[in-house]
Amino acid sequence: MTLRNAVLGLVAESPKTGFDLLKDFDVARSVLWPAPQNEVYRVLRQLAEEGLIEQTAVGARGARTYAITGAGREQLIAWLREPSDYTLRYEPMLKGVFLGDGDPALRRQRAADDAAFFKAQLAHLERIEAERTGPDPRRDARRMALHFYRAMAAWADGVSSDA
Amino acid sequence: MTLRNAVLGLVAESPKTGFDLLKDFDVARSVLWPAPQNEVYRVLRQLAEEGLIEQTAVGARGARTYAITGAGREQLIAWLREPSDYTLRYEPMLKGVFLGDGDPALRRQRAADDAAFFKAQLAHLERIEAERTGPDPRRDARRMALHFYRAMAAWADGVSSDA
DNA sequence: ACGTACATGTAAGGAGTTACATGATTTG
DNA sequence: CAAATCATGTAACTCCTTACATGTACGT
Repeated sequence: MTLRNAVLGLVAESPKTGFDLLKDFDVARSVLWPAPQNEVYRVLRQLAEEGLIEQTAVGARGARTYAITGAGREQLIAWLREPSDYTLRYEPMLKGVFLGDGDPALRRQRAADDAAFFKAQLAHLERIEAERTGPDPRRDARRMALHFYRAMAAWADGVSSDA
Repeated sequence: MTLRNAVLGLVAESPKTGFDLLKDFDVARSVLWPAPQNEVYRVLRQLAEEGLIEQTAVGARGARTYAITGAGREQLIAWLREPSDYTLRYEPMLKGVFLGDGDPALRRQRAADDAAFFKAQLAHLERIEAERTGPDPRRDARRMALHFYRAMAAWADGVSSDA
């Protein structure tokens, strides 16, 4: 139930519509994964039903703006307070498990593709970091992503330049 | 559908029963996440139905051993060949997105917990790495995990020792 | 014979994916 | 007024999660 918490957290930052959230969930611009449009609206309805967020306005084109409630903020903090689920499911890593057996050319190809992706992400994040000014509540997450992609790039380069 | 590929890959390494696979999916011992018992057997039935694996023996206690077929190996290689899904969903990183806003003490507490976990994982993987001898088909994946946890630990330490 | 490890199954519900569908406003 | 963008919805399906249930073999 991690999309649920993501939505709750994003609404806590400032009141938002489902459509606003969909932009936040665009990978290219942030650390978040792309959430299915569908799910975002379902989760909003669910959170509203549970009283964790509430609809504060209906704008043009039927846009429903939701804001977090007191109960919602409590629940968000409770989630932040509890130990994280450290389960990692990452396809490039899973492929790594099996690439050791097979064709070395395939293994190098995969590592090369991975390296290209990781470096592009790194460049993207570094550009954002450089362009930013003023206070930045997302700093931790972006730093974490920077560490992550830097490590992945180093790994991929290691595989490439290996017998 | 990544559990599916994980099972296919593991069966490709050597013929296995569902019970064998469950041990492979134990997090502590590898890079893989813990798969629900339930799902493993469902996926096995599904793969068998599609002809990607086949039942080669029935042992004691009704243990069904499955081996990969030609079609299965083709599909596995096809999957390894195609570009990975780089979508990352990692709870500690998601929390990082929201911890910037709130209570600094909570932020540091979270980073401290994270650091402890990451370092324990690192120590575990390093011990495995040190104890290993002979050829190692899982080397890439373990190296990747080492890079990953090292980066995460460095990030968490950074948060801790920060204004 | 008793407990433990082996080995699989079923059921119910929640979450995610993909595709399609609909209507309202703004912009040119 | 046509096209693009805004804004949400429905449906069908697959996958994942949690809990419970069942039976077989092995060691002592």
